[in-house]
Amino acid sequence: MKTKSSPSIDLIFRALSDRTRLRILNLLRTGELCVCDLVSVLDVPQPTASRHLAYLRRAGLVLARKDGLWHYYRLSSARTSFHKKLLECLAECTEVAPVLAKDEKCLRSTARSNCCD
Amino acid sequence: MKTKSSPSIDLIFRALSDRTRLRILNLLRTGELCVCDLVSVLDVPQPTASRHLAYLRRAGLVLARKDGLWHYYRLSSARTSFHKKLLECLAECTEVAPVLAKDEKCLRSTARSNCCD
DNA sequence: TCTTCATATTCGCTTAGAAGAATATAGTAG
DNA sequence: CTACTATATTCTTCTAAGCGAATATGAAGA
Repeated sequence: MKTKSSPSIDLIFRALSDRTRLRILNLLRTGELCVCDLVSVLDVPQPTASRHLAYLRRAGLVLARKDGLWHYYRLSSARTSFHKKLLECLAECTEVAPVLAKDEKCLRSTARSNCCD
Repeated sequence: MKTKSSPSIDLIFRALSDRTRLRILNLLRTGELCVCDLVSVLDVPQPTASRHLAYLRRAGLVLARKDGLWHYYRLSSARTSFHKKLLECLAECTEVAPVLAKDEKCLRSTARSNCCD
């Protein structure tokens, strides 16, 4: 069991400094998703998605919930105003990273029907 | 001369993912500072400060102005709402990184009198 | 020109972390 | 128990980038 000390701010920003993780966080803004949804939309190998999700968990940015075989991830809710601002910032990322809007579109259209749920 | 293509969002977040760079950005929130001010407050070797400043320049987060022997750095003004939110986020960092408040205090008290200006 | 001062860059070393491949775990069904 | 499915972890490279030390650049003054 890990002690739940709050992650350093460096770690949090580093979590956002990877394209794939940024895409994951952006997708999770729309709500809870399971790993296979993410794999499908991001079009990355499953272990890659899992590794990045683990990173995001360590940074305290996402929470996981198991339901049988599926693991659902969601954004963890902001307890500090820093965290709140960070989420607002994430919401603006689409403006500068077109791939994010594309992901959202992809999620709405295909992903949910190709996979679980 | 470098072409001024807007830096990737990854690069921007990575710029914030280093403790020293975060401290620099936070100090620059108070206004323009020269490198020696930063070196003094951060208590890091001068080349270290310069390297991080170069990184921040590449990420488009700071601008430099030369005045004789001194190079003054300031936060670049936000043109996108993403950038604006990012700066708001930076302003909240003190909440989760106590060292930042300490730096500000140090800047106000000693730095400006020990160095140039 | 020679020196000094503020700053920037380069070099060598070391480490974090990203990716693919393979494997492990855990839940479910038969 | 066995087999299958969803997810996680481990292993092995490989690259980005941090640091200290040394050096380079560029402006100002003697």
